[in-house]
Amino acid sequence: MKIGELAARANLSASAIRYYEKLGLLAAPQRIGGQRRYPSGALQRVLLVRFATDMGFTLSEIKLFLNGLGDRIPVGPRWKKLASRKLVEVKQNISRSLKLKSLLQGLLRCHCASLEFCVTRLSLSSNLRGLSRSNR
Amino acid sequence: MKIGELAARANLSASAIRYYEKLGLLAAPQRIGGQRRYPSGALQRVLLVRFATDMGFTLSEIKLFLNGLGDRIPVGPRWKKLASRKLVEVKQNISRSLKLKSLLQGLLRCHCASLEFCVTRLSLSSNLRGLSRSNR
DNA sequence: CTAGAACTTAAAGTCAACTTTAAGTCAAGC
DNA sequence: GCTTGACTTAAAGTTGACTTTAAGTTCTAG
Repeated sequence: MKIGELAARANLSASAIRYYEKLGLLAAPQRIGGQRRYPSGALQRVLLVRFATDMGFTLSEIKLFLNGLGDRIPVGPRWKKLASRKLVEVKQNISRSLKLKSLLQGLLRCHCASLEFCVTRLSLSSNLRGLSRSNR
Repeated sequence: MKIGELAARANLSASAIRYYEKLGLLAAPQRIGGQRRYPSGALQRVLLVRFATDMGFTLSEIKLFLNGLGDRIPVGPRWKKLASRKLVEVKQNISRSLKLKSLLQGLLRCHCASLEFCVTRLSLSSNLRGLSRSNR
């Protein structure tokens, strides 16, 4: 499989595949005439990476549990640890977004002419506690 | 009020304040000996900008409804249009995050040794439809 | 009067996950 | 054999919201 086909099957670009290789997320494959030729297993690997990024893991986190060779902790526990940390992040994101949703709905129901007025009328500043931009 | 005090009161950095000024979100204040002196109203303005960014608006969106001078549409409707569009985004983010949450919980309950196995066992790929990285 | 904290500028750097560019090499079909 | 599309590289660009840097100026306390 050449890089274009792998990219098409994984639904991303060839340059993204090369990027994954450079980051060490994907093994450098055999070359024929300088061009990369992938075994079929490479697709699974790429899809796994895509899956993990969709789950909200960063590429460096993914690299950690894909090939943490010098690491003592086995892959299972290490993965679970990362996943439960990520779960906390996702939960925080959910409660933050729910708060934002009701704030936005309140603003949309409001008939104020100016936003400043709205913000004070709905006492939004108090609702904004803990709504830092840290997890955006 | 000098820039350091304004920054402290708004809980951001002096350089961020200068940045807002450069973007046109904050009026250039009077200067004394080359240094910025802010009227008390400037704090409210900065807080409004912070509020809006916390609501998920980008700084250029905020600039749009703060001083869209050449614009025909009055501020009220323009703001509501932006807000309802943002509400859609927030709702999408919520449903996406809820999906991620249950997926992560499923993975954590799973006793698979390898992640690849997990992913296929839980038929996660089908659960991932519509879970693109577009709105992260 | 002087030390040092706080201010000034423009320009460059940061983060993540890629994409784009430029200039070139290779493969496949006719 | 020639064209064309797919491939190769390294380096720079993208996005958003700032931060950092460097080199200089001003304010303030003692």
